[in-house]
Amino acid sequence: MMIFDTLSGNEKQLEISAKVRMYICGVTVYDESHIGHARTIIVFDVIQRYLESIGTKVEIIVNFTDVDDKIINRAKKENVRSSAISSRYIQEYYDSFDGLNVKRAIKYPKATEHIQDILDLIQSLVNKKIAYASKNGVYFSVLKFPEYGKLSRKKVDELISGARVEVDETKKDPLDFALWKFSQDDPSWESPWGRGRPGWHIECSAMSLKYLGENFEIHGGGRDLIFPHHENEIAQSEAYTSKPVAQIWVHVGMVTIDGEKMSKSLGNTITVKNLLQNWGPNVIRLFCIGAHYSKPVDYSARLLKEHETNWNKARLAYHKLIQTEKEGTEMEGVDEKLSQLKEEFSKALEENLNTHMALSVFYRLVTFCLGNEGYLTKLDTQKIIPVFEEMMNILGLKIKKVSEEEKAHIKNLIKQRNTFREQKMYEESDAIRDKLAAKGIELKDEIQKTIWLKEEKKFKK
RNA sequence: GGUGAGGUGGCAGAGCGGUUAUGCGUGGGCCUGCAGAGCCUAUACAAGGGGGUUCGACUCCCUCCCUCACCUCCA
Repeated sequence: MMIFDTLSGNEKQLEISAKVRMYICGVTVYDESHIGHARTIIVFDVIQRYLESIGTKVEIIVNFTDVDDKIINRAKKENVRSSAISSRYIQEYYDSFDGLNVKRAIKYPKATEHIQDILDLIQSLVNKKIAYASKNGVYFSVLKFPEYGKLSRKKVDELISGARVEVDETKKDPLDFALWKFSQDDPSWESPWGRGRPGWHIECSAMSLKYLGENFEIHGGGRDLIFPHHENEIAQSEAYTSKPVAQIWVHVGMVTIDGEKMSKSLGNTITVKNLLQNWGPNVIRLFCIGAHYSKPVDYSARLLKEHETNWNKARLAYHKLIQTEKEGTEMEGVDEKLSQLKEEFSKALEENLNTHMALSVFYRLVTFCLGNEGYLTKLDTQKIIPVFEEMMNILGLKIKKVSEEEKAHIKNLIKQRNTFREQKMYEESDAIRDKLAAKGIELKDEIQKTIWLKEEKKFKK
């Protein structure tokens, strides 16, 4: 699979040995997750699902940054401990992303649970004289790492002259960033240099090294993390190991709203929780993979609506497939069609995760099913359904299963209802329709038959 | 100012040096107890402006204009 690597600026072949290890920078848990976070996580979820579909083992680590000024400020405001804030939003995170049908990572390490690993790493950098203790904390000496700026393509002298860097007399160089900040407040820990808490970037270096080792396959996150977060992470980790952190650095484009970046600091966020209630997981996922991951996507209700229209069509096609009872021989050309679509689907994902292209292939399958509905026999649908399900699975789309027992029950009620309809006993027939609707089964009458659809379950909390 | 990405039809959004993207929307038809959906069919000067390379460019090169992101916390 080819993936664009931010560090080299080229697409690179993902070298798959025994497994693919991915470290994704998750969220700082001081507020609810929004659609921007969702996009990033879902992009990597699709990478995982695709790789697994071709038999590759994938290990994903997603971290929680649970020590941060914003968490502390929020805790002060609410007059609770910092851990109360972070655990609340960690739970929210799980609820949101489970709701989005995102596969769980093998581990969600928290900064606060890796203080010793962080201190060990800092100690080693201090020993190497790459880091130094000062009045306010322990700092990474950027000038000691000559490759600093290689990820974000920034020149050290330009960064300095940019003058945006804070003036801090206690640092040797304005660009130096904190590995450890001295503080007595909650939360804080003892360290050889003084009580305090870790700086922002060091936890990712410590935890990725701990769980994935040196030079793992993919390191990812949102585009906005390129600088300074990932740049600093590279500096810390590589100064320590002298090896590249990862083979491929993948960065996901921003979600914008009215053309402007959505971010917590701008206050224009749309939370996952809110979207799940209004649109359900599949539509949100379609939004997240509807454009190429490297580009920004502009959020709008109109766009969501469009994805919902498409998704409803896919759902209908799927329900029709599983309700096909037509006997007879196979329709001509089905095998060819399926193998062609399968191939195009994989090819799209192989080429830098072109999910939009993959999606268009999926919709072609949908259109094929709906357009040939009258011709497809049960034998055909038995071949189509696995392909349909495989594509949905890779994209993380999901249609609720209905038990055989329930199917038989529905079928029976439909039969009863159609008898009433034949006799023009519409009150009785409508009553059956209402009864099923109350159970989340929607009926659609067609010329020869009646199709049922399982309603999308929206997120309830 | 620096760095990076990008400007495609009413909208969303891909690929590709010469052939229909795909979808939404829109028009017409079919179907229809109601409801909903679907099917068929039609529909898009498409390429930010200006040069150039080429037999031929949306696709390559140059230039200008514009947008966005990052350069401070941010997925």
